[in-house]
Amino acid sequence: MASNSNPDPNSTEEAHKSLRHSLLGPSLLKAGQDRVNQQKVGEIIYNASKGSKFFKHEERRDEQLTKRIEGILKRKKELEALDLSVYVKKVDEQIAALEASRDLSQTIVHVDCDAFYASVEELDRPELKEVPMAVGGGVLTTCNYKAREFGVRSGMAGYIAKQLCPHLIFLPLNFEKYGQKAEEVREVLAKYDPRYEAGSCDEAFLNITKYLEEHPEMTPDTATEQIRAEVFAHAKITVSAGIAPNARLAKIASNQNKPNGQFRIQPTVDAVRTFMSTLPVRKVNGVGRVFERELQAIGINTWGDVHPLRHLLQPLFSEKLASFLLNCHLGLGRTHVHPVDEYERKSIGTESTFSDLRGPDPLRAKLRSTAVELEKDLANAELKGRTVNLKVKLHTYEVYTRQKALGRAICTAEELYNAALPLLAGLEVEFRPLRLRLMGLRMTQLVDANRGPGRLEELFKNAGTAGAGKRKRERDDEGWEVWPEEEFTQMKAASGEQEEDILLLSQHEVVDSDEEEGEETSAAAAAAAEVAVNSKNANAPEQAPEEERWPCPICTRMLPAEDALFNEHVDFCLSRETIKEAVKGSSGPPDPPEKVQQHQQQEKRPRKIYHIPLMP
DNA sequence: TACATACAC
DNA sequence: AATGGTGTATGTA
Repeated sequence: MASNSNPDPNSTEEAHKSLRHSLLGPSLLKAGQDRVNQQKVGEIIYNASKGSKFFKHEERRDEQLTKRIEGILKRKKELEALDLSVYVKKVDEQIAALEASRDLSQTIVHVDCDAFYASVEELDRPELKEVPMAVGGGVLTTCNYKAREFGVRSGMAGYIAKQLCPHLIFLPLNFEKYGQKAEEVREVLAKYDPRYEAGSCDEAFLNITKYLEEHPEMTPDTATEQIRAEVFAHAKITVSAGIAPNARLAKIASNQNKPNGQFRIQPTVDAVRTFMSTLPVRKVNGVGRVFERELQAIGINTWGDVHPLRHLLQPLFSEKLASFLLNCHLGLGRTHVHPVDEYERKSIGTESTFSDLRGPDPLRAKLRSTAVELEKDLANAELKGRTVNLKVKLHTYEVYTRQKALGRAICTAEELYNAALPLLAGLEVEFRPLRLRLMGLRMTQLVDANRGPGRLEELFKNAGTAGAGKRKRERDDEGWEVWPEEEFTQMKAASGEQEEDILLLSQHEVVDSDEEEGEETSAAAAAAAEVAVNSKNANAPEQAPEEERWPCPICTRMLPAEDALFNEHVDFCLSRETIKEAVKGSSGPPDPPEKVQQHQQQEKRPRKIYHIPLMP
């Protein structure tokens, strides 16, 4: 680009400083990445990413965050001009109350497997211990410590890892294997605390207070050493552990001497507060890349830095956030642990990434296969849901969600598809042409599948017995960690289903006058045809009509080709439960609204003529 | 309730 | 050329 508006490349580089840091990834401080040349790694990642859609998206986000931070700084400046003694007094009272509630009586241990998947793979192939190795494909799930020396990290794109470490060995995921191994680890943990709390497959909290009482010859340190030794003897993998008077500190401590080490934070106010005073904010669970930057901007780098600014937290952040910051500063955290199956699940969903998907039929095929997946998961969990949530990621990486509360709980693929299709159709109207790299469906407002239909169940929800939606995690442990199948198989499956769906849709042939945007128009048409099966008046002549009219993508009614009217009608169709009516086979869509509502949405939407042929 | 964002793992 | 899936919490309107 000769006409670069920015003649000095260094100023761009300067502006990208925070972006570079962000690109280093979420597991920067938490992966035990000391003695890696982060400068150099950052350079490689930056250059390897530059120009990609992903990079551009990150760039936009970084700019947005920069703006937000400017706002925070401005508010901070305004605040500092005021008399803040009231705030100081109030927050000091709050701190005193928190301090009074401090409980140092419990001994909590956090056990964390070292590079878990990679370690399990090394058991089968010990020669891999000597070389850099990663598990996962397009994005790395984890990698061994040899690989970490190169700056390779979990969550990193595979091709970037390869640039950092050309000899990196990639292994595919093998969930059954990891699941078995996790079970072996847990067998040991249960002996020390039968009510241990398994966070995910490779970590758990234990409360060993009782165990220590029953074994007075042991100290927290020796007990933990014994746990780790026993895990190694039994499962042949190494774990790290943190010992502390609460879960938050234990979690941080377990990272302190990784791998294969342990660390204790003594249960005294002094020890705890001293430990926190120099601890980087990012080390605490809940502080990620974004919050770290915000805190750093106002001068909080370590938890000790909170104190001089304590009176600004409340006015600068939300109540909850301010309280969170104070709790961290003081080194407070929960002192109880319990099995996870005592939690109530709040949502269940599935999503998948694919390469640039567009066009009505492929998008519908994907929606259908997603619905089928969700149906399986719902059946397994014995759940139904009363709200559907459609998530899409555009090819630009922008994420949008659209949700709809249904009158009743649903669980079949058919119901899910029908409920979500209008949401998809709405997005197609909003973003024409709709090009996706991800689609997901999620159900919320869960109810027990075995518990009577829909809403009535709510009346009994608190009336006794095991609460609805309270599920044991039996085979859920298989679902274990995180990174499921490769996109590869995904795409294959999708194209298979696609054929099916195209067949299904082929009855509504779509004729379009414009080759370039044929897909979008047919998208809307297909949505319309599919939803409003029984709709009358849905058909237009096969030639372009003289008076331009567009069909509503929801109810298929032909409407005057005028943006305001058209949009208003679409909004109406989307907002009311017209879809349900149409599908149920009522005589037709309701009339458009008489009232004119103001909508800021979509005046940018282009105009297209749809020709919807007669139904067979 | 609807939607977005941040986060963990 | 190329950057994941599942679930939670929270803020805002």
